[in-house]
Amino acid sequence: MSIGAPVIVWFRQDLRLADNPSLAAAAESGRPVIPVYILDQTSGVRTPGAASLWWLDKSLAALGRDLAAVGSRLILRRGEALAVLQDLVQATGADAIHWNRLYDGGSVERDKAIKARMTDLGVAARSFSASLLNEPWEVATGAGGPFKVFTPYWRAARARIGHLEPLAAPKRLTSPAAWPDSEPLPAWRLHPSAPDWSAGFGDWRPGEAGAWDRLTRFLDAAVDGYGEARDLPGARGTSRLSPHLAFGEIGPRQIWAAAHSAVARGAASEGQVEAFLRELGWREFNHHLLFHQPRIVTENVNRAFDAFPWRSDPEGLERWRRGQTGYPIVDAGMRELWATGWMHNRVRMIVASFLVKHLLVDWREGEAWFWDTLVDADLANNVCNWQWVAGSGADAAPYFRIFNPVLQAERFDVDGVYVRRWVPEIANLPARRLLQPWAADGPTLAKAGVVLGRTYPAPMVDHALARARALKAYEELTG
DNA sequence: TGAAATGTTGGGGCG
DNA sequence: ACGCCCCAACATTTC
Repeated sequence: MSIGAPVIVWFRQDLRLADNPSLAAAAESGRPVIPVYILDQTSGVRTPGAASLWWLDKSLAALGRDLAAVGSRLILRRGEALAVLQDLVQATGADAIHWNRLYDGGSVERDKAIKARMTDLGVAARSFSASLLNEPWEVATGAGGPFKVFTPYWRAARARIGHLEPLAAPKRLTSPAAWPDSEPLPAWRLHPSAPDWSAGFGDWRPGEAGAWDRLTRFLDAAVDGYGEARDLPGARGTSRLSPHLAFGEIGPRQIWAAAHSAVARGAASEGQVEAFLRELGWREFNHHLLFHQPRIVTENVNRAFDAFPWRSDPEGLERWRRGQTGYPIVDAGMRELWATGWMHNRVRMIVASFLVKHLLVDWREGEAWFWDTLVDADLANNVCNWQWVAGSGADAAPYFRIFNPVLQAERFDVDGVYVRRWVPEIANLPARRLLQPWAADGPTLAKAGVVLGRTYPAPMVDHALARARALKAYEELTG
């Protein structure tokens, strides 16, 4: 029998072999498969930040190895996606292109244009669902519109999810008669150099195998304490799956199925697993919002916030970025982010609240910094969570909900383990002063080797004053 | 998936 | 013994 024309499988944010419908469909066709990753330079599609590029470098290497293990390879190209794909079609004689869907406005527009152009060329472009439990258009309110509030969204979305059987990875892929050119991965220089600030990223293992390792360890050991431990940044109570999810090294259907089977075999209680899966629900909800409101990426959902009196404060912004605000829990979070490419979720809320409400800096500035420094940077999650904290989002926290960084630290970092880990210069302070060094008396500071304003900054704003200022700014907004 | 201000209650010290 | 006051402790409301 004829092996037929090759199928191009275009990998994007789905860097895995298992439960990958676009790849599975290509493999089942029995035709030659050409796996491709394009470092896309299409305008309107946001380019990954520096930390994401670090991850991408390792993840692509892993995907290349995993493809080699099933007799295939990964073709690497740079450029505008449409142009690259046309070139590949011409070079290989492929008559079909498969991909898994993305949901941000720029990608949707790009993919639509590519599908139209390919159809004109007689190439079948097929898109699949791989990254979400529900497609954003499948979940609708009684009135038929998109949801704007999480709780009713999740109730409706959850009810649609039955028993899931994730797809197995293909065992063998057919090679084309001739492979198209591929660029060497090192030539992309995704790993930072001069300086290489990624020394602290060693805890991560990008790639599909690393993702499964995280998931199974979490389900075997940590998930049963999830409800309580997930909010404690000093504990390892969260799954840390976020970067793996962001790159699609593992998909939500696989996590869903594995979590339910952990309940079934008695390894975890139903309630704890529900709390964990609810976080997947937030991810779904954010993608739902992004799809239905693509402008959410740059514009306030609540347009009243267009008139918000944000302060221009480059110096303050820089102190926040570097973890030099003088509030230990804020500084600990920002330093964890810089050092490891990741920050505990509870602390993300605290530092975001601090930037937006204590410093009155536009949420887009914080969003941009997170985008550049997080290995798990995901457009939907990043943008929606920042708008949620700022109060400008759809189902946002009310603006008057202002975190007190000291109270938050006392509640969630009781023993100060987290702060001591990331702000070592104050680690010798006693517990009752560690989270607010400015309240310590002279002898206590001296004994701990702390000189406020020299070895550790004095608080850059007073909490009570900043709170009053933020409430006043909000008052201006509502009239 | 807050915090602070304000209001209420009830136990106990004390004249 | 009794009432007054103080002030935790908790509840409610306000931002």
